[in-house]
Amino acid sequence: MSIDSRSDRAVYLQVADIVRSDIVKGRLKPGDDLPSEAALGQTLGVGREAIRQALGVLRAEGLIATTRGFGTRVRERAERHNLKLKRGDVATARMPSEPERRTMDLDEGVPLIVLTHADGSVELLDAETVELTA
Amino acid sequence: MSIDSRSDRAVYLQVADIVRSDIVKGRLKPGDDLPSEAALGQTLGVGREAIRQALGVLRAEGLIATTRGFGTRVRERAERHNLKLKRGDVATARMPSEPERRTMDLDEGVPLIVLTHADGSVELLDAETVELTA
DNA sequence: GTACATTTGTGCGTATGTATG
DNA sequence: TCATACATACGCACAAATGTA
Repeated sequence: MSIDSRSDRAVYLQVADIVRSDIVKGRLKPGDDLPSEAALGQTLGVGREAIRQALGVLRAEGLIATTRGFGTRVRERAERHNLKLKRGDVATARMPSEPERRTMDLDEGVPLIVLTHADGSVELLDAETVELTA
Repeated sequence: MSIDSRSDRAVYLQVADIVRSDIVKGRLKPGDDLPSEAALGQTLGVGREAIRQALGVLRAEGLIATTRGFGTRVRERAERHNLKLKRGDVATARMPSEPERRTMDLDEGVPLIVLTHADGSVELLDAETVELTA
């Protein structure tokens, strides 16, 4: 797999495709460190900007998480717990605002479950840790 | 509201806060066009990079959508339809991959609802257009 | 259809700041 | 203390898409 700078698909999306494939196919496993941005750029022969944009795409997909000064690693999947909807409960999903994300200590690319109860009260849940059933 | 480049909060996050506030408070309404990146940069006295990162944050939150060659506008909320979970259905939420997002023609910042039926079949739904009940 | 101005997308270079180990 | 690595921010240039004259 390599980069074609004359392709219709932008270079950074090709980079994202390659790394995503590595994750989905299991060549990179949850908890694994990715190479540094500089190393990735060297390996693939593209600039840092393209690498950073590619990693941004994968962060937004919830596949990786980056720690400043440390590096980027494949995100581990939290265990889900079951949540049984009660009568009158309504559940929707949306992305958190950036301040919400910080407050709830969520990684990028993780949606919220918004649970509105019959009495009008609202709960915000990390979508990655819950599954809903009737 | 203006930008303090010596603040702890990054310039682009301050820009995002300002524009988000304009949207949440209704100064910018669904369907409204935002000023161009250049105009925003002029108005706020910051470079294009900070503007583009700020808009990237708001896109990831599902608040705005950008069309190349045209501009950026406040997203309109689609109407939700109710989906009643059947016995054996399990619903989770996650972000689409970039190829999924293109295939399903979703804006950035819109999660997927993953509906797994009792027989093992899986449905992917635009999270913005559904609400789940028991 | 053509041409044009506007606007965003992409990519690179440079510099400095900050968190981690 | 120090090297490494990512974050932020500015600048520039050109490509590509849009809407309009």
